[in-house]
Amino acid sequence: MLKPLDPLLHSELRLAVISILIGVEAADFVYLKERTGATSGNLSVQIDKLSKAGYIEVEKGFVGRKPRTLCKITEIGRAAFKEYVEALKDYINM
Amino acid sequence: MLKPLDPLLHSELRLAVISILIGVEAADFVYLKERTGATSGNLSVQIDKLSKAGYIEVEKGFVGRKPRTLCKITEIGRAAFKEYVEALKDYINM
DNA sequence: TAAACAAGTTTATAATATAAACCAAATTTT
DNA sequence: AAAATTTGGTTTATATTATAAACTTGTTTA
Repeated sequence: MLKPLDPLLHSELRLAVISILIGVEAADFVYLKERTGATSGNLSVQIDKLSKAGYIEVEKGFVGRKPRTLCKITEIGRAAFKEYVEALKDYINM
Repeated sequence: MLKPLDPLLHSELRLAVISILIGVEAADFVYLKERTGATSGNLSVQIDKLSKAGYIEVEKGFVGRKPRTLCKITEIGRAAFKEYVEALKDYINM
């Protein structure tokens, strides 16, 4: 039978965020917002969920005087993403 | 930027149903229920949504004395699935 | 110094998924 | 043959989720 899909990753915006973070060392809030086209509110909420699940690490600081929220994928996040993709393949016949 | 994912297909159960229907001529309610592990209520609702969107065709009839709900993917459904998979690939880096 | 902007967060709302409760007909059990 | 159970679903209620709108705090800019 088909494996269940990790509900944390089976969400358009969260999946987009993880997908971007997989490919880079780190990315900040502004960059993620631009790349995903999400609203700030939505992005903020989803980043929080990923962070609380331990899928990403969030570091809030300043660059000059501007606040900056830097996101980085964790090993846990990487593993979860890999598993999600594997499970998903059975759904999309790959 | 990432393409939006068809919300009708970006749902675990509906995706599972379509995924199964892609591979067969037709499948009935009981078979889909068994293959997906879904509850009757959930499956009923999701079949309805796919049907109303024109992604599948549903034929309710009897086989002998037992009711049978037969589902079949449509061309529209096939196309939507294909597009969904293409869009999804950008999310899972394929 | 007031208005506009940047970078977020919090809260409210609308949509969604899901299961629980229900129903009618057929079958099985006692 | 009446009662209980099963089959094949549908309808309704609930809990979760995604999302946007409203708000906050500090910073430029006019």
